[in-house]
Amino acid sequence: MPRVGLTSNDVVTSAAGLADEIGFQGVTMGLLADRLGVRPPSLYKHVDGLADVQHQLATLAMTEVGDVIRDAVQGLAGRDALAALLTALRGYVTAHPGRYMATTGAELTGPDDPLLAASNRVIDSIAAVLRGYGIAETQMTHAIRTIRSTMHGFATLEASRGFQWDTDPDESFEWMIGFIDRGLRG
Amino acid sequence: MPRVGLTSNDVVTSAAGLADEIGFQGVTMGLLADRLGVRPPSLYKHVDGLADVQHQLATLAMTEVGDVIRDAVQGLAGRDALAALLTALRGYVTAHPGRYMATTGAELTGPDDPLLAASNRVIDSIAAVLRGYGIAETQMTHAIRTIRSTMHGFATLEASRGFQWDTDPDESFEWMIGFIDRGLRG
DNA sequence: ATCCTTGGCTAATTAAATTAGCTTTAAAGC
DNA sequence: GCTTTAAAGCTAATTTAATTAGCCAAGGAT
Repeated sequence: MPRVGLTSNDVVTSAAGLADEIGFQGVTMGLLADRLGVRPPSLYKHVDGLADVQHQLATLAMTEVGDVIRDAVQGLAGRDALAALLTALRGYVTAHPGRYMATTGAELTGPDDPLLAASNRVIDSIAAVLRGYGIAETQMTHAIRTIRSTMHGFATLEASRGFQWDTDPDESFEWMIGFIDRGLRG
Repeated sequence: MPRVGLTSNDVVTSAAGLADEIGFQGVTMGLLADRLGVRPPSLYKHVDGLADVQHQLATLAMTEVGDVIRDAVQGLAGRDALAALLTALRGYVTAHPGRYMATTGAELTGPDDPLLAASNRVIDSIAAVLRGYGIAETQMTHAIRTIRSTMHGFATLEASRGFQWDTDPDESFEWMIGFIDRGLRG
C-alpha cells in the first residue's frame, strides 16, 4: 500500500473536477476514491463524508467565483463594470457547471462557516459595482439582492437548459445587461 | 393484502406533500411507500422509479405555478400585474418549497415532455404581463428571460436562506418590483 | 362461478455511504 | 542508525436505498 499522500484539499479539488465532468449529483465517494487511486474508506481520513465534501466544494466554488468577479470588475465602473460582473459569473458557470451547482442549495453551517466569508466577498464586488452607479446606501441591500437574483437566476436557468426556442441566449444576456444598467441610472 | 387502489397520481401527489415537509432530497421510495401504506416494490406498479417520480413532481409543480400565476395576473396590467406575477411565484415557493425545488434541475425528456407544456404556460403568463407594458415583440424573448431569471433567482436564493443580514427580504422584494417596473416603462 | 388482469407482497440483488479494526509507512526523537 | 508512534491505507462488515424477480390474491369481466 504505497502512500498516496492525500490532503483534504486534494480530495475537494478532485471532487471539483469530477463535478464539472459528470455533474454535481454524480460525485460519489467511490468515483472520488477511484480518481485518487485509493479505496473509499481511505477518504474518511481526510474528509468527514460526502456531505463534507459537498460543502467544501461549495466553498471552493464560491471562493473562485469571488476571485473571478473581483478580477473582472477591477478598474471598471458603470456599465462596463456591470457587464464584466455578469459576464464573469456566466463564464464561470459555463466553465464549471458542477462546481457552481454545489453552491446552489448549500446551507450555512454557522456564523463562522467559510462559505459565508466567500459569499460576502462576492457581495462586496457587487456592492462595489453598485457604488459606481451612486446607489444610496439605504438601497444598497435591495439593489444587491436584485442583481444577485438576476445573475443567479440567469446562470442556473441557462445551465439547466431552461431557455428553449432558438433565440440566442447571448443576445438575451446583452439585453439584460442593458436593462439593469438603465435601471441603475434611473 | 387489502388493495389500496393507488394510482400514478396518488403517488406523485403524496411525493409532493412529502417534498414540502422534508425537502425534495428527502423523498425516497421507502418513505413514499410508508405514507401510502404499501411496500416500496408496489410503487413500481404505478411509477417508473424514483427518477420518474421526481420528473412527474417537477411537472406537477410547474403546472401549479402556471395556474397560480395565471390566476394572479388575471385582469391586471402594468405594475399591478407585475407585482401579482412575482408575488404569486414567491408565495408558491414559500408554501411549497419541496415542489419548487423539483422544478430546478429537472431536465426535459423530449419535445413532447409535459413539463415543457407546463413551462410554456408559465412563460405565456409572463408574456401577457409584458405585453401590457407594450414591449416590442422583437424584444419579448429577451424580456421574458430577464424577468424569469430574476423571479427564479430571488425565489431560489430566498428559499435556501441565501439572504443574510437583517434587512427584511419583503422590502427588497418590493424594491425589486419597482426596479423592474421602471425598467419596463423605460 | 370462473378467468385473468392487476396490484400488492416477499425475497434477493445491487450500489453506495459509512464504521470498525487491522497494518504499514515514514517522520520524529533518541 | 534504531525505535516509537501517529497518520494513512486497507479489508471486511453494516446500513440504507433502489430496484428486479417472481409469487399470490382480489375483484372486475365473461
